[in-house]
Amino acid sequence: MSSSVAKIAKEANVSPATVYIYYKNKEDLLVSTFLIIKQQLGKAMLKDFNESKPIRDILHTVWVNTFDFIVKKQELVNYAEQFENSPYSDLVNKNQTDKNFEQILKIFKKGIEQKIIKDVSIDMLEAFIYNPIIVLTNQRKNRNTKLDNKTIETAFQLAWDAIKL
Amino acid sequence: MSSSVAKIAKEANVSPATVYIYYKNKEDLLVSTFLIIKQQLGKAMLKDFNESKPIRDILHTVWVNTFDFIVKKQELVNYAEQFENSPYSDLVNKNQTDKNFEQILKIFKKGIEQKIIKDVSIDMLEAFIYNPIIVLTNQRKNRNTKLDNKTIETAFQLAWDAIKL
Amino acid sequence: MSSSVAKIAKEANVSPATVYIYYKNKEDLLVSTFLIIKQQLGKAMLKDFNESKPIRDILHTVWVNTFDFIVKKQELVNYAEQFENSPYSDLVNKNQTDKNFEQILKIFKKGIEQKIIKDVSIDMLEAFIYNPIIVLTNQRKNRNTKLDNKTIETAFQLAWDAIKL
Amino acid sequence: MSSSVAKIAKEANVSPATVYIYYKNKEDLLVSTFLIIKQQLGKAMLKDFNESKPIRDILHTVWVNTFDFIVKKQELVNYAEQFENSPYSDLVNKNQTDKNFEQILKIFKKGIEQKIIKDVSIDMLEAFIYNPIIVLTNQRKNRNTKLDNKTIETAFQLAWDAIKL
DNA sequence: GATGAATGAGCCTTCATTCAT
DNA sequence: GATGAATGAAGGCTCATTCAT
Repeated sequence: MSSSVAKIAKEANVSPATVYIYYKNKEDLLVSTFLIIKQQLGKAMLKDFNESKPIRDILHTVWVNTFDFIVKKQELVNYAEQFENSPYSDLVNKNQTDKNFEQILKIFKKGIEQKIIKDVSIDMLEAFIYNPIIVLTNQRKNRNTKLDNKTIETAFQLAWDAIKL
Repeated sequence: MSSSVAKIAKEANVSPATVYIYYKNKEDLLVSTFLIIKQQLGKAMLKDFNESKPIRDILHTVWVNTFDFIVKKQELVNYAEQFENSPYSDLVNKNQTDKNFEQILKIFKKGIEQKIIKDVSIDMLEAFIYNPIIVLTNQRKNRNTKLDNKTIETAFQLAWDAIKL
Repeated sequence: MSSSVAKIAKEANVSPATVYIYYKNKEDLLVSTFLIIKQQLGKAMLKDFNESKPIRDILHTVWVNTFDFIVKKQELVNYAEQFENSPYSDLVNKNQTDKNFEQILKIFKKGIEQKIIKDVSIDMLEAFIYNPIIVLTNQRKNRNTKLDNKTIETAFQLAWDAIKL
Repeated sequence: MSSSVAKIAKEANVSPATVYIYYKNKEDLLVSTFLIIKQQLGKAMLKDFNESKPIRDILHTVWVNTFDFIVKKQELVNYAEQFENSPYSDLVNKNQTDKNFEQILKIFKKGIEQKIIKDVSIDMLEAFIYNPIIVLTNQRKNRNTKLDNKTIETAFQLAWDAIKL
């Protein structure tokens, strides 16, 4: 976002002009990269996905997968977060990214139907499930809490307590 | 962040050069502004603060105050959020802003001692208390959930369920 | 047109950035300059203008004035001609420049009414009166014919023979 | 001139690199193209050329041929004109193009000898014979006068009146 | 204090040209 | 011959910052 095309190109060991062979302009570069990261995240979250398990277990697996992805691919996630907080994010149709998380949405809806999860909007569930992960893994916002397994489990406990009926 | 000094100066009806009489450079201007907003937020959160009330009630009051401030001063909060997600935020010592929220921190600690709140790090409590507010009020991240009183109360219920023992 | 803003700025002994204080963009710079030149030309052509003289004499005076201006201000005229042959000229409303030559147009119309000048379109009159001057003074198109007084008088003779009835 | 090599290559359905097999560089490409157009024009002007006819008739035929060519091959003529008004034209030796019009030059000289045409320089004759055609057919300089047969005949009348003795 | 004017540095982008295949 | 991929150089433009007044 704030990085210049020249810097991005340098990091990739190519000339700035080369970037414009593969992307129409800076906007295109940033958006395309963001979409790919979101896709990767969606895929990673669904690792060991087993719809037949109890909802709490499914969400727990997704939770752990998400932490895993974010820790291993911190740079990508940092980028995605910055992108979402920049004006460029207006260029992305939310549907484009939502489709990567459809299956997880379904679980939420099922949980609500079965009176396991509170009957609140998806946005709100996200605010208490997905977003705390982002915050806890964000090096700018969290400088003290170490991300060991125990912490991750504790965090899941809070998240689950928040949304469970 | 992305706004130019010229535009900022114009909005204040002064010459760009004048800005440099009051601030050392753009960085200084941005940081100072951020600190002031954080201070205002801290003050607003403490409206009707009454340490003698039950912890849940105190946090509820803080919660409502926070929503109130964010809705009424959206521009300021937008700025603060953008700032925190920009490289400029590295220039701010976290202690500088934390002092605006000391009293609230104390409540958390008291709640933990009294076994009312889960014994987790402050960062984690923040991730489930403060951050959901930010997300729900963020127009980019939340486009569907309306912020009426009922929603705010529901959200508090989730937050409280997350952190309470 | 083909000259870069940097080169233009250098010729004026200023930084390229300075240009943008006075002109909105390159387009604005080029168009504004062109309009000023056209205005100067229009004014120069009307020197010693005396509507009461015979039409041939009036046009002769205009003719000489025009040659004079073009020879003395060759650079400006070169610029104007290049401008008119560039895509930038589409940005200029023809009415904007025509008003500089209104009085001369009137003479043409009067000449036609009085059956002194052939009854043809203004465009065609221009093609035989104004344009030959441009061609003869253009260093690229005319390398052999010297522009002494005798030549100028001869050229006027041809021009007049072309348009007179 | 302002078109990029990439675009020119695309229009010819070849790779930009291929252009450099046939032409040394862009300059070479532009100049070569210009010379070919001038050659075509020269050839077209001489259609039905019959040296034994009266001079006025010969020039009339040339005149009509020229209009014909310009109208039918507007794109080529536009290109040639743009080229002649660009710095690239300095790279063309005038003799290179003049040879395409030698026979017409001869007619002029003969007309002068026979005291049918005014004894003025070839440049000046061109300024009143060839150039008005260019101006009248130029869409930027002439927006009102329609180029029907009658107009073309009228224009020839002016041109002939200009140069005839 | 305040500011109008000026600018060096940097940004996004295009383009003529090269070269390995 | 032909080309896809790559790039150095340059172009138009913006901006944080300075400084004489």
